Amino acid sequence: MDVARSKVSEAGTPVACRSCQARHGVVCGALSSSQLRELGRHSLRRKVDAGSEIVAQASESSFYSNIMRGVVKLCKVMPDGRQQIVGLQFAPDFVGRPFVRESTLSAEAATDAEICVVPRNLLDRMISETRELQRSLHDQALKELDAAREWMLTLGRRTAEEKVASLLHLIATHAEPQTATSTAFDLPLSRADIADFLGLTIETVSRQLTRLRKEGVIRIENIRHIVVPGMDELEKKISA
Amino acid sequence: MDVARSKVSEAGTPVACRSCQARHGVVCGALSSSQLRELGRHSLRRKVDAGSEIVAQASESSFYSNIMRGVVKLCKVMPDGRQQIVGLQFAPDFVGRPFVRESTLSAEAATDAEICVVPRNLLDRMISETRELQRSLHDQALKELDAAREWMLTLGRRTAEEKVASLLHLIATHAEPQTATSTAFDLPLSRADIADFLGLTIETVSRQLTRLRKEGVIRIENIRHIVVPGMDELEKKISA
DNA sequence: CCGGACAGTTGATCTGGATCAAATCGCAGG
DNA sequence: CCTGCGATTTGATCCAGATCAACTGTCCGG
Repeated sequence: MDVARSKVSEAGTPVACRSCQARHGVVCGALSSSQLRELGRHSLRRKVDAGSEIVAQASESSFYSNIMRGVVKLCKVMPDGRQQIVGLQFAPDFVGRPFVRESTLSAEAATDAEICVVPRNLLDRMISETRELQRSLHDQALKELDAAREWMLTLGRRTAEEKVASLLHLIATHAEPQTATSTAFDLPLSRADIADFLGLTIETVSRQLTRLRKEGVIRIENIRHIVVPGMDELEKKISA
Repeated sequence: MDVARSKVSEAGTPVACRSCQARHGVVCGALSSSQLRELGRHSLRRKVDAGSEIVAQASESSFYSNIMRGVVKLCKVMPDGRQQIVGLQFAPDFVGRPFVRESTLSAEAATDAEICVVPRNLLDRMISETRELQRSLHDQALKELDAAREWMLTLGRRTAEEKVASLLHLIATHAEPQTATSTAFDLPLSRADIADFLGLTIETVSRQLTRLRKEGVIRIENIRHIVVPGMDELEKKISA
C-alpha cells in the first residue's frame, strides 16, 4: 500500500517486524534493529473479524495495536445508545494512547482486518527511550487531530448530500490504487456505520447515495462497491 | 489560575519566562533554566484585542504563541462563508503546529487576551533538543484530540438544547474559581461564535439559552454573564 | 427450493431547527 | 439626552432530515 511505504521510508530504515513479516510504519519505522527484534519476540499478528472490538470504551487495555490490513472505526456511544464514529484508521496506523490506560472510545474492526498486537509496557518503554518513535506517534496524533477537526466542519456545517460526498471522498482518498480518471473502491462501512460517522440516519444516507447515483456522480456496482467516474464531480459536491 | 499552576508543577520546575514574568506551562515547564533565559530574550509578551487574528487560515506563520490570559478560538471557514469553530484554547495552552508552517485553520482571540510570542525556529530547535518539551506538546496534542472527538459527538448526535448545555459546561469547567455549589462565569463567545461552535444558528442558540433560563438551569445576569446554580442540573441536560 | 433474518431502499408524514422578519437591548458618539 | 448601529431576542413560517412504515433484495440453513 502506498501510504505504508511512504510513511516508512520517511521515518527511517524500513525493516520488517519479526512477528509481522511486515514493516508497519508508525511503530517499526522509528526503531533500531535490536528494538525491532525485541518487539518481534513479544508482539503478535492477529486476524480480527469485522465487528469485533479491539479496544473497549472506558476499559483498560494492556495492549497497543498496529493496523496491518483493513479499516478500524473509533466510536463513542452515549448512555442512551446514540453513537458517533469519531475516526477511521487505515493501515499502517497505530491504535492506542501511549501512557494512558483508560480509553474514552472504543476501536472496532470495520472490515476484516489484521493487526499487530504489542504489549503496552514494552512499547511505553521504547517510547521513552527513542525520540524517533515519540516523534512518529506525535505526528500521527497531529494527523488525527487535523482529520478530526476537518470532520467537525463536516458534522457541523455541511448538508446531508455534502456529508455523504465527503465520506466517499475520504474513503476514495485512502483506498487502493486507482486509475487517473476514475476511482473504484469497496465501502468499508455499512449504511449504519456511515450514518453514525456523518451524524445522519441510515435512511438519509441511502437516499443521498441514490441521489448521487442519479446525478451521475457515482455508480453503485453493488451494495459495498462504488465507482467514481470523475473525482472532480465528487469534489464539487463537497464545496470545499 | 488553576490550570496553569497544576500544569507547570506537573511538568517540572516552575520557573518564570523572562519576557512574560510568568510560568507558561506547556512550553516553559519543560525547559532548563538556560533555555528559559534564551527563550525569554527572544520571546515577546503581547496584548491582543478580541477578534484579532493570531494565525490566519492557509497562511504561513513564523511564530508560535502561548496563551497567558484570555480565550482563543480555532476556526475553519468554507469558501462560501460557512464557519465552524473547531476548538477553544485557554491559558496556558500552546498555539501552533510544530515543524509545520501551513495551517489549515485560523486562531483568533475570542476575548481580549495576552499571548507570549515565540520565534518558530528557536522553539523548533528546542523541541528537537529537549525530550520533555516534545512530550509536553505531544500531551497537549492528545488532549486536544480528545476534546475534538468529544465535540464531534456533540456536533453529530446531540440536540440543540444538549449542545448549548454542553458549551456552558465546557466553559464552566475551564472558568475561574467557583464555589462548591454554584458557578458563575463570563461567556468568552458571542452568540454568533457559540452558533459556529455548535453547528447551529444564532436564533436557535438564543432560544435554547432562554429555554434553559426558564427551566431554572441557568441565570443570565447579563448578555455575557451566566450563573449556574447547580452544576448537576446542567450536566443532566447533556445526557452523558 | 423455501423461509426467515438482516441490510438496504423507498414512500409518507412529522418536526426540530433554519430562515425570514420584526422588535428590543445596549452602548458609543454627538 | 438623543441617535444610530450592531448584537440579541422573539415571533411566524418553512423545509431538510428524522421518524414511521412497507417493501425488496440477498444470503444462509434446512
